[in-house]
Amino acid sequence: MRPDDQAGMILGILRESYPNAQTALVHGNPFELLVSTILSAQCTDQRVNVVTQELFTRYRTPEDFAHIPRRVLEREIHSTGFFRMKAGNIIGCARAILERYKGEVPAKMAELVSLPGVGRKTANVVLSEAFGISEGIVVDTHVHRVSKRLGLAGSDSPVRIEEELMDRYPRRDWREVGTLLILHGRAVCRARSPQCASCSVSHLCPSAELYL
DNA sequence: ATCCCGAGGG
DNA sequence: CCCTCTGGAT
Repeated sequence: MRPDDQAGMILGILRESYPNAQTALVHGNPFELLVSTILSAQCTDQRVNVVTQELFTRYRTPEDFAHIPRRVLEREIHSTGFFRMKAGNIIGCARAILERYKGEVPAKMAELVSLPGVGRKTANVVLSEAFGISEGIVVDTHVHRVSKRLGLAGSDSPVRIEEELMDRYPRRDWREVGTLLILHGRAVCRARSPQCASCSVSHLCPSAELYL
């Protein structure tokens, strides 16, 4: 296919820049991905992976996590920040999944966002990466920043940005759009000093600081 | 709008 | 020092 629109061309180029784009959060099952995604709030995925590499050797299932004393889990995830809230939410998720969903992570948006500490962003990560379900597009701090810079979205609220992206891309690309914009935001279109000179889509970017 | 919270980079 | 990192609840 030869996309002739701005959004399509950007996706096509990013697709070549980042082959096999998928979440950088290391996980072995849907529940591990849920835990990793909760831990990833305001924290680098690299640090999350360091913490979970150790954590998941001791606990892997909702049953395991539901019985961890809060103080113990707080200590294990301390370096990811927001550790009290995250520990409470992770244990709360584990117990809710045990009691309400027979120990299986639910594969529905409404049920996922009913879990403590799980919003639309986290739910979209789990739905798309663990279950292959594209109900929406992941809008995190990277997607927020990059889509605005590229002119793919003009809003400030995550929900509206998600709607704008969903309107621009076919559903089959939703998962890829999220992961590609995250990867590009982390590697090139950084918050502090964007690397416009080495950006593969700078020629399509209204915000690019062109100097070459 | 504010709070939760640590770690790394510039 | 200040800013940022795959947010969510109040």
